[in-house]
Amino acid sequence: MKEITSQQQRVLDCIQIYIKKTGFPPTRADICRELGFKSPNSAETHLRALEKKGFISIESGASRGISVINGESQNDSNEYPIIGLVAAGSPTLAQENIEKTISCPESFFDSDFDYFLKVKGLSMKDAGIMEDDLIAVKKTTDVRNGDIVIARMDDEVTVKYFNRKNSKVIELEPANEDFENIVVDLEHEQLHIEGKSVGLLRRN
Amino acid sequence: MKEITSQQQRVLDCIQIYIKKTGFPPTRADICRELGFKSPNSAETHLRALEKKGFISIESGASRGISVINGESQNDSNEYPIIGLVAAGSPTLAQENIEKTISCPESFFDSDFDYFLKVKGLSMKDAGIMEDDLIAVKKTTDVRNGDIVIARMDDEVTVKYFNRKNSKVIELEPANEDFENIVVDLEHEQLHIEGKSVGLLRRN
DNA sequence: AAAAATACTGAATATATGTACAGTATAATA
DNA sequence: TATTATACTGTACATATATTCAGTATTTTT
Repeated sequence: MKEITSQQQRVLDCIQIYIKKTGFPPTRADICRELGFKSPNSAETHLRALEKKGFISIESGASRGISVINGESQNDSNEYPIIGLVAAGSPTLAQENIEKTISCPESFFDSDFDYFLKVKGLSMKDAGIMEDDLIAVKKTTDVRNGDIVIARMDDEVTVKYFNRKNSKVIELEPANEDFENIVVDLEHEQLHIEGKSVGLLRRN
Repeated sequence: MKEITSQQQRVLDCIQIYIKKTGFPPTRADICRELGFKSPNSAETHLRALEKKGFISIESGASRGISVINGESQNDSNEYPIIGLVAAGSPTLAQENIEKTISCPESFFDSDFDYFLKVKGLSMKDAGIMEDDLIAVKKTTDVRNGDIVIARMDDEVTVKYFNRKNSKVIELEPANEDFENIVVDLEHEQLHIEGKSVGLLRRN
């Protein structure tokens, strides 16, 4: 296996993190979005280079037909990505927000989980969630009132208490007096539940 | 999670096997090919049923945007004991104080550590340390002002901010208005530093 | 010094793919 | 009994996506 360049490594990391988070590989356009390229061909050429060097395989003609060839611990690796919570901008996967990954047992929290989310701000301070804490996020839309959820409205991602008022209205409640409740009318606004918190990790 | 029908189970199996084999999820047409359906809508309706029942999630508009909600299990690495913070008695490794153990990598926190301490009370609430949180404790007496320490006076163990006033006086400061500072005069009282916090773990 | 690899932008296009619509039929449920 | 869920076939179409072609520029290798 030939040497990998730093840019190619970024692309490879991007692919692996994308798969870990979404469950399926990225398109050329997805890679461009994550890494800031402006032409799909930028991703294409990197992919071909990575294929040539044996890091990935590409199924010709198939959409998202990228498969990472990993000799190490490819299947159930215990590596979980840390994803930065950005107040605005592209939803949570921007490459520059990804710190690194954490190796950790799958049964580490009571429920299994998918990735760590790095917290910005103090809107959940009274729930004991502080800046730079890592929330263990389980990807699910099955959330209940009182759950701490990771919610996305347009391109803004927030962590809040989930509270369904009725079939049309959901309230996202902070745990900090200085912040206001967010009321979402599902008939006029879109709310996407990315997942819920199943644990927290803080490293001093 | 509702009951799954046998046909839906076949589709779910098909998806998982396809991912395992190729590294990416199948299209509707792929599922039809695998299971012998003749219309992509056969796959579509099954997918929607599986989504509705919570077995998969589907990213709208994205090709191969299927993600199986689930998780296998396996783990390795070291065992760390969880020790209850008891009002009387020091947090020793005495068998009777050990509630259970957690498997976790050695380099999990920035510093290495020795055991988990289960928190009682809310005296450190404003530091984001809540009841039943697990503090990763490194056994050491080398602590500095501002460190969160595990301190023992007589038989009482507490978690507080460490603040040395001078050679004879140490203040133990809670992070909660409802609690008072503890001033320790080393000439008249004994203070034993059991260790310091190097991280925190919370399991919802 | 020439060739090849790397690292991109930008535009164009064939096709791969999700998804809606129109049907048919049977079993389960209220 | 009416309604809903399950389980399909078949057609159609907008768009998501891979992929090619034409460039530019820098670095590395031969």
